[in-house]
Amino acid sequence: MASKADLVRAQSWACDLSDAEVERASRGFSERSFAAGTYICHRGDRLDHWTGVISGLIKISVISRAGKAMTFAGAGAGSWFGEGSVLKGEPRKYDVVAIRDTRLAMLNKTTFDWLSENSLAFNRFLVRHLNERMGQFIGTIEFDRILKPQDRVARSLSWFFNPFLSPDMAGHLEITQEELGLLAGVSRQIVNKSLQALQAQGMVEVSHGRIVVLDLEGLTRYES
DNA sequence: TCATTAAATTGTT
DNA sequence: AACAATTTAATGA
Repeated sequence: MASKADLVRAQSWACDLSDAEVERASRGFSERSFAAGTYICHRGDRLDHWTGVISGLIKISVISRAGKAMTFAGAGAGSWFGEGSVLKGEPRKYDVVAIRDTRLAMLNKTTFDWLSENSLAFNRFLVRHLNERMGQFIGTIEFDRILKPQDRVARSLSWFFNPFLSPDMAGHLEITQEELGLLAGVSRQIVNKSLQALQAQGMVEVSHGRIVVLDLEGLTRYES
């Protein structure tokens, strides 16, 4: 049976922490499970935890007043999010929904604050983490203005496999074409055609509810 | 374990 | 958006 300290040590932000820091982090560390389709938090909630995906898949989204669903980002195993709301002590600005059955790790605000005030290693991680995330969002601007639909599908897929932001992703993803469409901002039909094209080019392997990535580098810079 | 059915997802128009 | 085809999951013999 893995101890809580072992679970903490397995997280990407903990590998350079001292034993004392890991011990401190363990005390504010907990786990929760969510069934597919359930809300992890709603916009406006006060959720004072920094949150990481241990297994499964989540999306960060909103529903407009007109009822339109808008997905900003997806996150798979090893991905941590929500530091913005924790740092500022603000309510969540977005909904977080489990796409698949998901196990989450949570670090409470007290512990998060303690680490950011006392651990150099933790701060190094945070800076790198925020920088990597920023890079991804800069990419989405190019994405919106320049890229064609199938390029968007390819790059949306690649986001799940950023080795720094989602270090625990295996080489495959369990997601429906509809969900991928919401994330890429294209119709389900476009996703379907695009995946077939990407498969023909040997970059992915698609099966029912599952996509295997064969050429991550190619997807990341895909432009048809 | 196998057959039947319902539900989810994909493929096409 | 609608429809057909396919795959998976659940149920019960």
